[in-house]
Order: sequence, then C-alpha cells, then structure tokens
Amino acid sequence: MDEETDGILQNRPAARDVDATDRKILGVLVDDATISYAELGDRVGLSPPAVHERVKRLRRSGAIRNTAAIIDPKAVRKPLLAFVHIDTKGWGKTPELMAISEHPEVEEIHSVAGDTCMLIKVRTEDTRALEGLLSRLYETPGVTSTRSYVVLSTYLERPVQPGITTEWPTPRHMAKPLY
Amino acid sequence: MDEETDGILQNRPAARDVDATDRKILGVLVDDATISYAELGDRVGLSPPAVHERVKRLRRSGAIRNTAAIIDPKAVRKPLLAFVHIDTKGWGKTPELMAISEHPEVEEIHSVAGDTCMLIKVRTEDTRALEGLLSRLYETPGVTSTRSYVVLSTYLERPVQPGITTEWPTPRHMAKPLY
DNA sequence: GATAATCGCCGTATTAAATTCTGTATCAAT
DNA sequence: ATTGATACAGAATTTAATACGGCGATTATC
Repeated sequence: MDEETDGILQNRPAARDVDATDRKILGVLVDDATISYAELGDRVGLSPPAVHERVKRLRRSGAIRNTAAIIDPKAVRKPLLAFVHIDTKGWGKTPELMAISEHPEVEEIHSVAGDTCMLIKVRTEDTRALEGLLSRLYETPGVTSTRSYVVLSTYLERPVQPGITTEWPTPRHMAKPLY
Repeated sequence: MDEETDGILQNRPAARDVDATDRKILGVLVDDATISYAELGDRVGLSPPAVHERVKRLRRSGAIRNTAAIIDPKAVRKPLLAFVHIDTKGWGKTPELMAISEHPEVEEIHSVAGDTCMLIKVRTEDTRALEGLLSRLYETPGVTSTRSYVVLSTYLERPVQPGITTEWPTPRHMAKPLY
C-alpha cells in the first residue's frame, strides 16, 4: 500500500491495471451493487467465484473505494445545495482544510485553478442554515472572501460511469495525468 | 408515486417520514452498504428482519436512491475533474439539457442562482479531452459562453451523511424547502 | 524450444446471510 | 373498550457468499 497522502483523500494507485472485464464489472456495480455474484457473472461472462475474486481485487486495489447507499437529500431534509468559492491567502496544507471538512454540511472540497482558490459543495436544510455555515466558514483564519452559487434545480446527478463509454486508450498511449 | 418531474432527475417525495432509527440506518449504509442485516440490526438496535423491512421501505420510498460502488476516478483513467459554468440564452426545459446529459463525461447538471445559469461537473482523461468536450458543449444551440474551473486537487469527497450530524427539526417547524 | 511456475478461471462443497412466515405487543382510531 | 394497523422478534427456509481443489493458458527461465 502506498503511503502518499494527497490531501485528506487517500489516493493510492491501483495495484494492477483495470482491464476491459473490470470496467464492465465497475459499470454494473455503479448502477446497482446489490445484485448477486451469479448475476454479475452472467452479465460480464464469468462464473460467480471468478467475478467475486475480481471484485475483491478491485476493492483491495482501491478502484472500488466503497459501496454506499445513495441518499435522496430531500428525504433527510437537506434540500438546499450550493457551491461556494473561497478565496484564501497563504493556503497551506491542512490546518484550515481540516476545519472546513469538519462541517458535516460540506460534501466536497476542491482546489481549483482560476480566479479563486477553493471550491466546496455544501448541502443544508435551508437558506438560514446556509447563511450560518457561511459565517462559520468566514471566521476561519485565512479566508478572505466567499462567493456562493445556490442551486435552484438539479437535472443530473450520477457517479463516474466507467467503461460504458467507449474503449480507452492503453496506458502507453496516454499522456501523463494532471494529478 | 408522484409524477412530478423535476428536470431529468425524478424527485418523488418519501412516502413516510424518516425517523431517528431510519437516519441511523442511512448513516451506516452511507459508510458501508455491504454489511449484513444482522450487524446493521446490532448497530441500530433491531432484529435482522426488522432492519431489513425498514431498508426495503427506505428503498421503496426513494430515500435510498440506490446502492452503488464508488469508483476511484484515477483507476478508470478519468483523473481530470472540472466545473464548468455555462451561460445560456432562452434556457428552456429539456432540449439542450438532454444533449448535455448525453455526454458521459458530465456527472452533474445544476441550475444556479447568480451570474451564470448552469453549473456542470465533468470528468475527463486529460486536458485535451476536456477541450474537446467544451467545444462540443459550445456547439450546443443556446450556449453563449462557458467558464471552466479545473480542479487541481480534491481534499474531500463524500456523500450526504444523514443523521450523523445532530437532531433534525421536525417537519412542522421547518420552512418550506427551496425546491 | 522445453519445462516450470504463476495466474485466472471453473465446479463443487460448505458456510453464512437473506428472506419468508407466524405470532405478539403497541399505538391509533372508532 | 374494541378493532385495526403497524412494527418487531424468533424460527424456519431458501438463497447467496465464500472457501477449496483442480484445470488450462500464459509467461518466465533455463
């Protein structure tokens, strides 16, 4: 296992290469991870123990980070989605970053190239709760300004759909990834 | 079932209210949906058939949209994440919207309040692929301008964590949700 | 070019979990 | 007070997950 820590999120590289069959498996499991290994085997053309072995390998390697229930935000009274740009000065490694990730309303934290430094995705109960969160964020030392984009309506929300798309270039034809 | 279509994403309301036990269940399943009903029952203080019944109800009501494998984008050679603001004129219901959602690189489409109209999240293999996607988006009739925010580093990426937070206000104390 | 080793897969067997069924207690409404 | 509905627990059954042994193909090594 790789000990490199890329921010808070662990980004260990996949041990072995993900081949075409693996991508088919991932494509199915992204849609529905509750199916049996028998049916998964049918869909990708393998026996139940064989797919089981591959899924276990995909889990170990980190290609499958985890299998989670996807919750409807409205059902848990978090209907308000917003993106917030945060300008910072002297953006260091982790101190304020940890403080931001402590807030349970924060779902994503990205460092972006452009006219602002950080882009975070937050989900709250209503505008009042959003206001409270923003003021708490503003109190974080190093934060110089925030700009919020309140989502009025969401038309699409889906995870990464691997393999479904097309064939992928083999690794040797690929440019070095950005990160 | 409710027939109201809120964009492409179906947003049917939960049939029954999600109570404290349900939120505990959701909190566990968001972390790990592979555990047995026996252990899930232990954690929330119910028998295996009882939690099973509740989980089935949460699925039926739509509180659990689905249970999916969360994929590491790097493992499937989609390391480049970007957010794109799209300005449009005469933003209608679905024609261009459908065209945008056809692109498999697009993971989310949101309508936002602010100085731009749409905010989409895209994931590509590299900057060249991003450029291609942007030019294809630009060819969509109605799109007047785009502004991209390329993500340099992601520090946090997690789904909605229901119930873990605190107690929620009961429905009758709640303001009307924004959407 | 032959041999050994490794890897991935299948079929079977075993274990564990999902699911069904039945009965019971609790709460709500009549 | 009675009836109905709901939610839960326990036992039984069905189904799936997991472990094991063996086979064939590919790869490395001599």
